[in-house]
Amino acid sequence: MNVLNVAEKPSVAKSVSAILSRNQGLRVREGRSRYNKIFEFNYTIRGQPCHMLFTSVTGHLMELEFQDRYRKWHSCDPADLYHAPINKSVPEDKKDIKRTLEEEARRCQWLVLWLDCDREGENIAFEVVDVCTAANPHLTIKRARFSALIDRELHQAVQNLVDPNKWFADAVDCRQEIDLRIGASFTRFQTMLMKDAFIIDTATDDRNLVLSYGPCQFPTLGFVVERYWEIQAHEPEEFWSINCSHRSDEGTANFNWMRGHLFDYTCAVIIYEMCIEEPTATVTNVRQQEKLKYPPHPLNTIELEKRASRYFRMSSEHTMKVAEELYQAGFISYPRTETDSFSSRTDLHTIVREQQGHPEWGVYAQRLLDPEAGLWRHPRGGGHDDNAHPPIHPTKFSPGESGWSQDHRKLYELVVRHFLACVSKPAVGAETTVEIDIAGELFSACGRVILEKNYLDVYQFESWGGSMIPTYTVGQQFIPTSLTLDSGVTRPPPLLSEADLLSCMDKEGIGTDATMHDHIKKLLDRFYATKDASTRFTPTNLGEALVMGYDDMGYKLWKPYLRAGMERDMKSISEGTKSKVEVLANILQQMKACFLDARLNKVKLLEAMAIFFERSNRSGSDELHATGEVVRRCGLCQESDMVLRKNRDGHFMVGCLGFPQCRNAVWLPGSVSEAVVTTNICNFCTPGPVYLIQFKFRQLEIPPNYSANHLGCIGGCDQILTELTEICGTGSRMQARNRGPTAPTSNVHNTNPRQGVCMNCQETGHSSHDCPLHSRNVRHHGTSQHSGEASVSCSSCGTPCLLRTANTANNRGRKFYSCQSQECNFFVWEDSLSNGTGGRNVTRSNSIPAASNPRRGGRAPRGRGGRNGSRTTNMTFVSATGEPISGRRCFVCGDPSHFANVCPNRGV
DNA sequence: GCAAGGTC
Repeated sequence: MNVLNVAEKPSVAKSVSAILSRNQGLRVREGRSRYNKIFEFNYTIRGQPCHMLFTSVTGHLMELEFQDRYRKWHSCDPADLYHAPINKSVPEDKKDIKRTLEEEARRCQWLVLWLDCDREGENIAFEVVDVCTAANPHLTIKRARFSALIDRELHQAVQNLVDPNKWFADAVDCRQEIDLRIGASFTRFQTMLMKDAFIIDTATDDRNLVLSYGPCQFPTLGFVVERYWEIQAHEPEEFWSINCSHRSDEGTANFNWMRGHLFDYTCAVIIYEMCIEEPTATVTNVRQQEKLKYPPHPLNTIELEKRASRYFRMSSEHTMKVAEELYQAGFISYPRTETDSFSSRTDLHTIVREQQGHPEWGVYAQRLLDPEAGLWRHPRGGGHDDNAHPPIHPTKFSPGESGWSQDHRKLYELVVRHFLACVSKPAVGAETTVEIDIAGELFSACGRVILEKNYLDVYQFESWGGSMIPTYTVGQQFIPTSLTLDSGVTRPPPLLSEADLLSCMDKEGIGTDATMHDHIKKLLDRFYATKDASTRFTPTNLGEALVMGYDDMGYKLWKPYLRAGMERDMKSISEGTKSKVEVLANILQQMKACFLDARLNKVKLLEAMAIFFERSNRSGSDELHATGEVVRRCGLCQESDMVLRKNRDGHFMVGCLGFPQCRNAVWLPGSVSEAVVTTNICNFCTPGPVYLIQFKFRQLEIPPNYSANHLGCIGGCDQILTELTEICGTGSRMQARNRGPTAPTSNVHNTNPRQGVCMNCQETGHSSHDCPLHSRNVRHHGTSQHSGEASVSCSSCGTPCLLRTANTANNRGRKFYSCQSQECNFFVWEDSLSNGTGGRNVTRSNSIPAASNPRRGGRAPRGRGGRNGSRTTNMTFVSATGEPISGRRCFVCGDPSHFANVCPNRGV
């Protein structure tokens, strides 16, 4: 009997053939496809002697496509793509594999499928069945189920052949069809909508620009944009903490306040003054513990990508390319695996033994194998298993090949060191924690001594810092060397790094381990996001506008929910609890409704895009370009007229006809229901003539003391119009962004210097920080705001600082600079720059000479240890500039006659 | 010119 065996990839065909034939009588011949060889050997299945022909495909053999009539973008309405007929067929570049299968199938009686044992593998199995049975309808179809390419497993699989699982294959058919229909319809719709309407200045040729939508790429973009918005919405808040250090002969211990930090300055100051009053520290607890730092789990694809990004700043896409090449050359195992635990049958020692000769880690490998060294430990698994591939590990020793690039070397080194680390004992450290009490406040310091480095000796990508602190005993008392009240401001989270992005995708089930890097690369290719040198992602204007547009519609198409829901349905199909037909009909119906609704609301997308991009003249139907009644000559460009217009959403504005070259515009109150230009001319505004406008306001939207009818002037003289603009707001787009749970709540967003006009109200003639609407919002929201351009550079990292205004109880209106860098905490009060007391970690501590303290003698002892009435201290209190501070004053009001805790102004 | 999933 002739048996045709088909694997998912050439490497599996080769391995299985070698194992089943035990390399006895194994022959190889070429197939029609260059990569997919045919192996031949004899084998006995359940007593029946068989001649085995073993070949392979390369992943999916077929592709899903719309029928020809629907392929051209303008051939149909994109909404038709939800029901347009589709074909599954073998594409041109797979035709030679198809021919091999057909030819071999004709000679065989049985077809045994050796595809990977996951849903995609099962689907590929049915593609192979379709091709083979078309050539030979009499074939008996069987499936081999195996979970690893190991002797026993494979012999068992071939002796216990089963039927292929149609449910698994159905789930994939369903996913493919949904992805195609949704992706094609939304991509065509949004590309055709935007490309002609705006001047989208990306690096690519305009004609090649595609604004793609996909159920994986869009949620990936969503993660990037969401984090970006979170950063923009962040409002820095000051906090205060008390820190204590103690220097002795043995060294210095830095004690942290166990309260962490307080946001209330007065409260922090009062506690601080209590500590200054009775500064003697008493050691209350000394704890010693052994701590272990464990090596990482065995390496799977996502971890490989994350670690290569973190350690070498290699992109996930490049990592997979290099890993694939190392795999093809036989140096590492299959790089696309979810598995992060080794099977108990894997011979780990042999893999280590091969590495003994390496000049850098060979000695470590020898130590691992030496039972006396006691370094070996069976690796801990991370609980993931794809039942097809082992964790990524070295398969062949190499001291470095001549053809390798630096990246090949680095990645091979990572795989080897990671493997050696996995089978090593954890690092051991001894940690000492000392707690002290100063005037009832608790502080703690921690020191660590590393006792055994173990796996850290070989895994140099990780470190475990050691720090020494002096020896303390419970009950011991000392006077701190310094006791300071330090300030800081809260910082926004950093932009997402590539490793963060992979984690988000992994957690939400976006993409598979083999495709995640593709989706990330797609964001860059489509100009939706950029990546900086430290692998952090920022959305581009295009990326942000698209997400903003769909968000404004109320659709969460950029969130992972859609994919997660689909994934649940696919699971139900593969378990047989739902049918493919049922799920397809349901999802496609929902998505078509969503598509049609999105198209009805396309104005939201256009508005979001208009925030970032200039309108293009190619778009003739845009009512923003419709000519309105002339109000006056434009004072800015002095070339065009300014005309009265009504926006799509019903708001009125007076804009320059020279748009987009001239962006001069006056936005009118949102409460205007009608506006007509009259022939009356303003007597005050110049250059004239400025025609007056007859306004009608919606009565319910204006205060009762204003009239609903008003003959007004937009030239600047009209107080009533100004007031109503302040009260009601305008139809300006940027105003509309400050709402909703995902929209930034801060006007920080509005200081985005992307345009030449005020980002707050879109008017020209001022910038956002002196925008009249802006100051109104400051008062209204009571939040800290960006309030100026950078004029100070950070003394820590050199990045320009932003000047901001604090709005906390004690520092309302006070200006401070904070570093723009995500990594830096630099903060300084503006006024301290002139009086020389500033700097981050401003030392607000004062010395307490007894003579200068008018209240000292009058206070009763507080009964805690360490206080004896006389205060000779070796504490030093200095300003940040290093000058000794003398004298005392209340921190709340500055009065030298009392302390803050009894200040009459406390709490004001 | 469109998706996402396999793979060389």
